[in-house]
Amino acid sequence: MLTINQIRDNSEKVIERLKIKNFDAAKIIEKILKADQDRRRLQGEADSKQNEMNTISKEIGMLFRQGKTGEANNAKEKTGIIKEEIKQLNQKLSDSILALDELLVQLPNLPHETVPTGRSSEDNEEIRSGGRIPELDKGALAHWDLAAKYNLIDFELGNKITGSGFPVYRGDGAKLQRALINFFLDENRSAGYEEFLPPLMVNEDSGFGTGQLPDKEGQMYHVTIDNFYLIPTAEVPVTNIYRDVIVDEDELPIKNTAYTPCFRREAGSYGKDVRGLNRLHQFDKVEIVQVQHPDLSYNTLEEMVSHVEGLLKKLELPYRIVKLCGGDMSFTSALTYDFEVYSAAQKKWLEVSSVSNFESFQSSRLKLRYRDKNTKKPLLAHTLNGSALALPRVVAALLENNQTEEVINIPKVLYPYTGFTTIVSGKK
RNA sequence: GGUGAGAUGGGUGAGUGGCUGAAACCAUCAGUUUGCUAAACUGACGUACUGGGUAACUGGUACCGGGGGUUCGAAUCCCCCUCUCACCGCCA
Repeated sequence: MLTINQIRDNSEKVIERLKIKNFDAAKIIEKILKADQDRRRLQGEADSKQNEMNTISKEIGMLFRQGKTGEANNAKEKTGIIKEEIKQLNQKLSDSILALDELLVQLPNLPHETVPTGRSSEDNEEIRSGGRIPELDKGALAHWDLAAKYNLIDFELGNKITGSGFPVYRGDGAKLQRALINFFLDENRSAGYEEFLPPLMVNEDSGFGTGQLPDKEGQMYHVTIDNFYLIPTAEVPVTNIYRDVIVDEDELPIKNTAYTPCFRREAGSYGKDVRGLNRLHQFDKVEIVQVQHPDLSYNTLEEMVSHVEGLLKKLELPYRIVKLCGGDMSFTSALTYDFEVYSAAQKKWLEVSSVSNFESFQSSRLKLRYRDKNTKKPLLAHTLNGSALALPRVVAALLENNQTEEVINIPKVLYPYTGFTTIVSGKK
């Protein structure tokens, strides 16, 4: 969330910036500034009243120790009213803090100054593209047909065991999945990321820390009996490692990677978008997360972008990178690059990664700070993350783009991981 | 699931109603001494909110797992919750 200090000092600028996200903040900001004033006033009143009380209490203690019981008891008499006043002031104070927080969490992150204006994905700015879009024969199959033909993924079986959106990978399909996970993790490690294998369920505090709660509550599976949430992305557990942490400036940047399954309810999604692997309730993803000094976070963002681009190049997939416009960006992001691969049989661009700088938006919720080398003061760090990569759509594109009439070719870089170079039908 | 013991600052750990925001030790940082390293000595060393000051700094308030209560006054007493450890039960 934006901090009150950010808003207090630059309220006009905040309103101006949020217009790029098509968010009219003027009214909320006005309320925030008012609530902030209330809070500070009440804080001052409550504090000085409490001070008065503390002073009297100390005197009473002194009197008792000196044996002046009568005077002490006299002093006690006076405390009743003050006590009541403190109680009321504190109640007002906590109400006003609550009111302020409620307003603050409604404000989205400020978009970076390079974010293009726009309403929807139509207005995103293509940064660059790479790879070659293959020319497929007329009879080319979409990945769900290929999955059936080569016995790689069984959607029906997943339906039976759980429900739609929970596919069963089998045979070479399962192996390909494992190969990709290992390939991504190895590449990330080579780039200096530490590997984590975190819990797949998180508590409420973690959900709040990365911004999933309270807004996106309906998007997560909730295990009510223990009040845990199934993670929608490894970002949640991996970023929450640093909740309530102050790191030394020297430790930055912190680079972490993790493979996890991801669980998303995708409430409200339906239609042809969800066919095959395009949109699932459970899918595999390898995530990269960085914690960085504010001055360097945009360099880091570019570094992460080229790292992810490198993965797509190695997989020989046709891709494009787009910078999201204000209207298409997430609530929490300051700047986001989306990566899309071309799935040649569906003739569609599919999003396989989203790399974002959140600046201090997550840190302020997480209370993630670094200690400034010179001033020794704790300051909010910047967090960034991205997929490297999300598997299902990569698999969809790999299958579709590399199909021939008899086989599906595996990209060379995966040979050591799959142990096979082509997928042929009939094989178990 | 049952029983018992715990949860204190970066760490170990003292503290059972007021003089404790918190001893001591370790770690860390700065300085002194010292051919270098080490050792020794001296000093500094939590966070948040808030008032004053350009600032160094300084006044106030809160925080000893979380929440509530008793009391003029709570790390300390009471209640609830969470977590940790040990033993038992169950179990991959």
